[in-house]
Amino acid sequence: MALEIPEVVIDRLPIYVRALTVLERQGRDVVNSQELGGKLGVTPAQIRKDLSYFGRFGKQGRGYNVKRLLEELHQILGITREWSMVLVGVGQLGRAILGYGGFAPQGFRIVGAFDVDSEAIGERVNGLEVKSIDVLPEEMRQLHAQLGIVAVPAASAQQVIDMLVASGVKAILNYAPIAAHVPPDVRIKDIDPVLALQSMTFYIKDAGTAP
Amino acid sequence: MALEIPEVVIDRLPIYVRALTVLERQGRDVVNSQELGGKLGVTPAQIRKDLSYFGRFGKQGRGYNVKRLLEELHQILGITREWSMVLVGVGQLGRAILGYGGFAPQGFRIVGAFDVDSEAIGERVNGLEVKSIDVLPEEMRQLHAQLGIVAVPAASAQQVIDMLVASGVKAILNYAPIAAHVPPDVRIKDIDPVLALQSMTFYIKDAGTAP
DNA sequence: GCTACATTGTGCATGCGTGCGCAATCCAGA
DNA sequence: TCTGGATTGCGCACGCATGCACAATGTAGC
Repeated sequence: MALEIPEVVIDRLPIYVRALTVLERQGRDVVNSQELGGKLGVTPAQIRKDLSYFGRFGKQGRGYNVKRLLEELHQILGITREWSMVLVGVGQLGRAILGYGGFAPQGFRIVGAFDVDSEAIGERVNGLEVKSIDVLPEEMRQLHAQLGIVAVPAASAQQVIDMLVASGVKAILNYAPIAAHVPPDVRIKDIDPVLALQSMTFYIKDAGTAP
Repeated sequence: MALEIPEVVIDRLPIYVRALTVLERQGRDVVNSQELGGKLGVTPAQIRKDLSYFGRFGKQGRGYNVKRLLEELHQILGITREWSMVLVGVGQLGRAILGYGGFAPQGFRIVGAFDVDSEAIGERVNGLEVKSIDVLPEEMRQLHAQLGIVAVPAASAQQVIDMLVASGVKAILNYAPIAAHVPPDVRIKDIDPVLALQSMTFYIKDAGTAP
């Protein structure tokens, strides 16, 4: 009954989590939608509406209990548990991803790393042995990773994504600069800083020329 | 007169550019909205509507001239010229950004790197000398960078962003996990893989448990 | 040069997300 | 226990993005 929740709403929940985590760490017990909205650049009404899709977590006249709301959002997003991820592509970008310290504290763990390059295969990066892409399917049976990270060149990205999907991965974080095709039951999100830059230059392209 | 163009439209233009660039490299002369849409997961009508905000670039009965449309989009987005960027934060992430080969081919050049850490200051990374954040304002007068990249810890990100804005930067690519505040004439885009992961787990959190 | 066909450009309707406004409700203090 | 003040939850209306459908128009082939 509750699965007509707009995707934009789901995309906002993690930023609520992020802000609430800071508040919790600061020892704050309660926060209202106005203050939270101010921090995030979101209207208070938006926040209340978003949360109302999932239940009634606030108290009139007071606001939201930080700890309680945080727990609810963790539950909703499915981030109470740990998630296992496999990385494909251990080039410069892939190594940076393996070294990135931001995943683990949020419960996302990279449990496998794969590449085609025979130079990289066998190497240990961040305590993880890089394996051949050829053994991905069989390795996946042991690893049970639900998430995949793609950090290969554009030319081979779709092929790699197909392999991940065939191996049972249900969500993909794609760093390759392509618009990939996946089955409807598989989620994919793209990370492409160049696209972000190119859309921003539109707005600033004729600033600074005139005095 | 034409500045009521929805931001979503602007955000789509770079992916059109990306797809058209591939087609051009393949030697394709003409493409129609249906084929382009198929590649990108966008409806043909959407593409035609988006482009119609800026002019009439197609030919009925034929489609769009790849080279011509690509040039038009470059013009529209302001990516005919080179853009200079400064990076703040030369930690693990910052070094990866400096080493990333995807910016230069698209005309985005990092011309300055700054940090607070005295260990990093003076070091050369990718042919660029890391300077103290303290000299950012004066260095900026020489560099004339219009774009800033923020790769510092969350705790100092807002402060760094304020400095960049004060130094004349008009657009910021923010890798720090915060919702930053900037003046209305400054653009900012966030890159946060954790947010992407957390929104995807919502959809897959109870898949795979049932047989 | 004419005809048949394909594809664009766009007015219009649909649907969806956003934000307003208020009633419901909870807390704090006396 | 009662009253004043504050904030949530939500119905509703507005506005905007999306996609349809068709007229306009260009192309290719004969």
